[in-house]
Amino acid sequence: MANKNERIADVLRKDIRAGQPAPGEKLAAETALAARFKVSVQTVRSALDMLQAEGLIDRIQGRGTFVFTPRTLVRRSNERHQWEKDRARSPEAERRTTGSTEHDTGLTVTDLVFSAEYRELQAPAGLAKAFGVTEGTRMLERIYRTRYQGEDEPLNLTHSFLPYDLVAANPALLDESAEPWPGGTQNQLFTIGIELDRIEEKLTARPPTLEEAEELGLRPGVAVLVLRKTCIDINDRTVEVSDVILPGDRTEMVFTTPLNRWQA
Amino acid sequence: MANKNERIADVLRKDIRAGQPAPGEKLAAETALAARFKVSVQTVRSALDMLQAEGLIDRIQGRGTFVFTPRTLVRRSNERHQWEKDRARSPEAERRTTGSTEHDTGLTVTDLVFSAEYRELQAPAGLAKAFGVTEGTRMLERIYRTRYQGEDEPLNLTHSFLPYDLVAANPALLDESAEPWPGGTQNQLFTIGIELDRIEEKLTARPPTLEEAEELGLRPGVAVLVLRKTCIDINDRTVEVSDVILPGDRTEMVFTTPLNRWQA
DNA sequence: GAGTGGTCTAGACCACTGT
DNA sequence: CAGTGGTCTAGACCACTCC
Repeated sequence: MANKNERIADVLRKDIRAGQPAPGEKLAAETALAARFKVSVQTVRSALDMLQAEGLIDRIQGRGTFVFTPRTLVRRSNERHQWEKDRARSPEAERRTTGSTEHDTGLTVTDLVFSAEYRELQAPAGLAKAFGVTEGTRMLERIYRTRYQGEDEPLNLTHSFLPYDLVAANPALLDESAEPWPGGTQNQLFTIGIELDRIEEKLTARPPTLEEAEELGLRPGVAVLVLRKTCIDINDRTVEVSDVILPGDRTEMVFTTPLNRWQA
Repeated sequence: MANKNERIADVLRKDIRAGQPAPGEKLAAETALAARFKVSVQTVRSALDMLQAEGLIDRIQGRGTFVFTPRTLVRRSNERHQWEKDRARSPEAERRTTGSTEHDTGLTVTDLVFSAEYRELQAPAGLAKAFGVTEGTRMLERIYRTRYQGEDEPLNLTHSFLPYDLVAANPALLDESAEPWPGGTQNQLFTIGIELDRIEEKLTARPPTLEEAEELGLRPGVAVLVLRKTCIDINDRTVEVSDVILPGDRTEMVFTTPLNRWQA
């Protein structure tokens, strides 16, 4: 026989899955549930803790407990890379109209707010390995945040790394006030004579750290997608590495893999 | 001034990040921590709840609380698709030697245990839409589990769907005892004259449901990657849809996007 | 049997939201 | 001010692990 908290969680979980209450609606108060199930409030809270960890409910102090409403997903497709490459050599007027995030999401430039912050950095072990350089090599770190106009929390958090000596060939690339750079990173690389051959993306999922939860405004029970993007140029050299944190409840990554035709 | 549970969580979090205790090592007992911080055991437990939700610690009843040890990641690359396509027309002896999961992970066939279960199904709304067929269309559902030899829990959980009338052209494809099928799904499709043009994969992250956590043996504080794979044939027809659940703490998805060369 | 995490109670008080 | 979720206490008892 299961514990009381688990049994209560089971009952509430089944109710919620049956649409009772519906997404967005309020559950009974903790004290009311305690009376209904004839247990202490702490036991009810322990049951609600489980549902919250599963991402089924939202608890808001002073207002109540609500059934989680699925968020509309922001799509991010790997077709953005070829699209960005094709545009990297376009005239500036055209590059200025749309960025790759807008291309993905179908939004316009004014819907999204963008911020950039540049720093210098000595490559730590992990990064040095990714670039194939020695530890302590001078790097440029660029921190990007993108958010919806009108919302508080960003919908992604990006740390991009480039070898300092590589980008220093064009001093404009060291200036954060030049962001958002029309045409994005691939145009920036183009200005220093670099053409990309391929982009490799590694993805995992995990719960957010405390800092990420705060910065992205994630409620307990939301996971993050962790993306490490590696840009490799036509000489097989790693020229950029980005670490991107995306909220799992509002992001959908799309990867299309084209296949070669069978030979008859 | 923050609450006691948050302050305790902060102290422990900093200690853990500084390697004190190191991954795999045991934390002090809850009663000991309560004495050290001069609070009740419940308050300590509330602090540990936070660390557990962040995936920092493992709590094992009767043994103690341990700093989470990162698991070795199982890699899954999108290069598997082209690889599987190339092999789909190979002789059976060759197809039998390795599957695409083994290709990805570098393991041999004997390292992994595979199970399959077939069912018939009327297409619900979401699935019907993915295939572009009417709701209620007869589908074949195939449920796959792959796990390490010697481990209890599977490392993935796959629900694959095919239009029943399509696969019925080869009755062998309706027989679950023919699994694992040498050459995989792309060879199965080949037997009924289907060639794939591309594979589209959609990815999100979320905490596991109760059922997923049980089946995959996930500790609290582990997220899952949710993958929907859609196979599209050379006539632009959706021929297979798979939903794959992967444990976030042991899976790394790798996607390589090749870029076309700039024209001079 | 000693040690450790997990459940449960009953009640006090705090912090926030809405009227 | 009433209602609701969040923190905290002190103590009882249970379940599991390891010696």
